[in-house]
Amino acid sequence: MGEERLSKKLHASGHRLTRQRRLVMEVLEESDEHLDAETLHDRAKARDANISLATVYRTLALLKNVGLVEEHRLGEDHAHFEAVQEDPHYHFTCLRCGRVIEFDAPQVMEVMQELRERYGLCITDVHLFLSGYCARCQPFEQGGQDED
Amino acid sequence: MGEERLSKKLHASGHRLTRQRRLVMEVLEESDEHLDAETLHDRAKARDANISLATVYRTLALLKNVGLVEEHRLGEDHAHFEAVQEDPHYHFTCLRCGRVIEFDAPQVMEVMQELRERYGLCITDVHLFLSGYCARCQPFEQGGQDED
DNA sequence: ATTGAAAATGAGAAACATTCTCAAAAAGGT
DNA sequence: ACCTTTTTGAGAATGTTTCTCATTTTCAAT
Repeated sequence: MGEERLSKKLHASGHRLTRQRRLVMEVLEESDEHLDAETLHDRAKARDANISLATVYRTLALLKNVGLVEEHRLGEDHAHFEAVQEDPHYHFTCLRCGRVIEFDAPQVMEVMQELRERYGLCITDVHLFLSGYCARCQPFEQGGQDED
Repeated sequence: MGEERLSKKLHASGHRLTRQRRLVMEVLEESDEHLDAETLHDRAKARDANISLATVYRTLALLKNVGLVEEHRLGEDHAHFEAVQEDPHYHFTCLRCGRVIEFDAPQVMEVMQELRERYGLCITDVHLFLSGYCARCQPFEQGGQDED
């Protein structure tokens, strides 16, 4: 799938295509969840037992720089990563069950346009992040039920 | 100012009003910047040399829980804190000079309403965070100029 | 005001995520 | 295949935030 795009982007930015970088990108693309570095490392180790956590972090930073990966802070103390999608989208996290809902919101584009006009900004990154309780978790609002 | 509100909120949630909690709240209210825990600790120490960093963190967590303080991730590896304001607002950070611009965006309310209707969510928190380059920093886009 | 139980604090240790260091290994142009 | 440069692995180091626990403080009831 993105094999070629990866190779292209890396070479264009003067970086080499390594087994580890291919692997990190693959794991990210195969998962539609938002993985944290450690989970990603675990999954990568299943296919390359020697890949190190440092390499995972380095690769994620690189892939982010070349625009193939996005980093999100979903209310936890660590980052989550996701292969860049076709169209922009934003996130809601349920504080109780941890479910993440992705959604689009064209209004955000308006907001960006207004900011550009009003402050002369050049915007490179947008994060809209909401949290609260999903429909299933509202009757309770706290306690110990986990994901699906 | 918020002395009474602090006392009220704390007692209502079964917590005590201590010298340290008053101090943390004061420092936050006197600053319109978004302080990180260490800066806040430094400023608090100027008035109570013994206040510990652990207490600052504990107090910030508590004040956040009772709705007096907001925590933001402004693209750095540590959190920033702010006394809750009258009306909601969002943030832009300049990646070069670090300037933070606050702005309102009524469109966000629309988005929330749509999400509530569509997914039955109960939303307790909203963060809209943009980054890029402010007007002053656009001619350069990288290098070493600092704040104002 | 005094007391006593429960909550909060200070100091440093611990936990956690992330970055750094550097010798050894791998990539890619020639 | 070779050589130069980049990348990697492993663990040490860093930075932020939380935990531990003995001591102190708060506050409701005396």
